Amino acid sequence: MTVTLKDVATLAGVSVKTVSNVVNGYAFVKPENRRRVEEALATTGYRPNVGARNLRRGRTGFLALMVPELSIPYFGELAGLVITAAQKRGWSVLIEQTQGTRSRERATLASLGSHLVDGALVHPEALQASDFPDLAGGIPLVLLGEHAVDVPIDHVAIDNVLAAKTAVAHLASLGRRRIAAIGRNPWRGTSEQRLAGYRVALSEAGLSYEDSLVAPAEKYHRAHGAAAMKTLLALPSPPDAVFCFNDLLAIGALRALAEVGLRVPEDVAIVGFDNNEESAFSLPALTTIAPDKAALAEAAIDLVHRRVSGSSPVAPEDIQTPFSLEIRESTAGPGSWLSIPPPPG
Amino acid sequence: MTVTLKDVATLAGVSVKTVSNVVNGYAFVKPENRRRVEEALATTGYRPNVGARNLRRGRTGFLALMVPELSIPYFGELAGLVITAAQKRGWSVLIEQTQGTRSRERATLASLGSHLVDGALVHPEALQASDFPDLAGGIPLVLLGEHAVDVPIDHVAIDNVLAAKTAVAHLASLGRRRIAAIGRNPWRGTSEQRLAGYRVALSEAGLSYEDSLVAPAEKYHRAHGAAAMKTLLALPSPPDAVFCFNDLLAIGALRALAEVGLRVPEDVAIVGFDNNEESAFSLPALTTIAPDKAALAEAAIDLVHRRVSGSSPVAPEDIQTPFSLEIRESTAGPGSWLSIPPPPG
DNA sequence: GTGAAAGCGCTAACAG
DNA sequence: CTGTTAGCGCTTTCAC
Repeated sequence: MTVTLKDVATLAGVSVKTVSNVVNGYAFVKPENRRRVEEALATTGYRPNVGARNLRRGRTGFLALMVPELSIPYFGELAGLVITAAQKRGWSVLIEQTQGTRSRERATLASLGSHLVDGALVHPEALQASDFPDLAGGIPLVLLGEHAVDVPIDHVAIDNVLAAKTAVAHLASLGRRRIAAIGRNPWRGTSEQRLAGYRVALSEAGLSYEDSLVAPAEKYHRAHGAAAMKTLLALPSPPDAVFCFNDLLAIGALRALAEVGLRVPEDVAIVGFDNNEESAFSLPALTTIAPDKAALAEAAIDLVHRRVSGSSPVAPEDIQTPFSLEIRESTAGPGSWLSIPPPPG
Repeated sequence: MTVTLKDVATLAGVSVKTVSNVVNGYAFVKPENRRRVEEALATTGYRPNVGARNLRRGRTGFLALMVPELSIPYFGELAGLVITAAQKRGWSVLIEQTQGTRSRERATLASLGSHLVDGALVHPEALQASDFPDLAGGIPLVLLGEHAVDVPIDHVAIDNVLAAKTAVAHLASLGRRRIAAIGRNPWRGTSEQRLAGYRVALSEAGLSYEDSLVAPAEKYHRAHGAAAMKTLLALPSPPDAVFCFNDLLAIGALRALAEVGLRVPEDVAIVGFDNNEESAFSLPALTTIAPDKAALAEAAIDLVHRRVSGSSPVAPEDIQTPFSLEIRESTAGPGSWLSIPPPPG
């Protein structure tokens, strides 16, 4: 049924070592033997058993990627890039979804210790610092995105405070005076950081911070953005601009505004965060903070790779990847409505 | 460094067999021994080596999922569901991206033979029938979605012809007479099937088929939908309704329409296909064919599971999972603009 | 009930 | 250059 190295060796009339050499591309094999082995390989249809190989080599060839949910555009896009980056290093990626709950995040982290992955990229949502100590069985971990916890583990993300500040400064530069925010959530590290950036930009623009202008969001989904926008609109003095902590919230806000007949950006300008692919096509197209997701994926893979192959225990690294402000119709006015992204390829 | 069964056995003063029995929950172990083993397990922090276990057991515990791109919402959503369904059966999922190219699809299929997965869910885009013969090394395969090829392999999908017919019939029932389509593409099985359903609905509504009303789309992305919509609008007699072969194309069409100042659905009604999460929030919200993706994922996992554990070679199955027509603003008129999906949870 | 030993398929010394 | 041999960590007959 399943053909092994030994079978091939017997058929070719050589030892397993020789077959192994051929299979692994070892240079010095007598041409005559090589020919016979290759023939046997072909006729038997031999396929190496990667599991056995890895057991022997002490590595698994797998990497885990822990994210809340693949159906969230940001994570779908990120996962795709991680898989591509990992592939270049010979890794296959195993994806674990946690729904952003602490218990599932803990469970996932614990399961990582079972020697089935060489390392893991972890995008926590609710994990606490106390959850980390050797929970992952000592395999190399890289933390992705902003996190509330402070643990000595490799980490890669964009500068969230600066990014949020950039977004809000853009709104202020447009002459907006009542700039709201959507996405306050004490459980999320990102929320704290983006809120901090928001406040900095406000004060630099000479605007005062007003607590009622910061709407909470339990989750960062479209529906929550719409609901939050509605509460903002019900304020005695509603905002003329809103910084949403991610694009999904912004898309929801766009919809809530359309439903009450307010125009974007004329009445209310909107800025998002993440630059999901869909945000370039919303009506109006969304101005947003665009993290370089590919750079983030590459940096993370590079980091695990160094940990896995590196012997010297160096201090945890904290890498910041670039971002940019993508200005589109939701803050730029109707003039740009003529610009449609050209079909790629 | 890494603690093995043997280490635990030594510490507990028993044999590896006994430890193995405890670890695997074998019932008949002398209480005294069980206690000592559990203690040793705890103090050493033993984690089973899943790879070794699987090598011995002859299974890997992994499943592969082959899709074009995770950044495409449909596949992100589907992958999330597949991972969840696979987990219930004790499988971890390995995701392979092919970008929809035949060469990468072939390569992925070939790599499946390396004994690292117990089975695979394959969503082909460009694969030919000739690519299949034992390319996957004889592991159980389940084909996902519609495919042009006719191979004797398990298959699960919705009834594409019927779904397309349903969508177009809905448009016709609204009184639309010039119903166009976007997404013609001879390389895609889905395209052929949806086109067939489109034609059936047209003739049943007493409308004649017109070749110029079927716009091609090289890829099914938003930008291609926008471009196709523009060519349709340039027709001497433009359409008053469009059936888009997926939601992404429809979102693009919505944008192209907005740019020239046409109203949806008053001037042109739009129907999509896939029911991406974003489609419930577009402006206007998109009427679309909603496949039951969770049912699809469950059915596929169930099928591989039966193949993997089943010994009797039964004939390939062809399972059809349910779908529905989700009627929203893009065909329902502005009346429903007040209905916003409530925040989940 | 539990120990000893074989071996899953492969790679890596180590001889020759 | 190539054969022999010893495991990687685990499960599993087969005795005791």
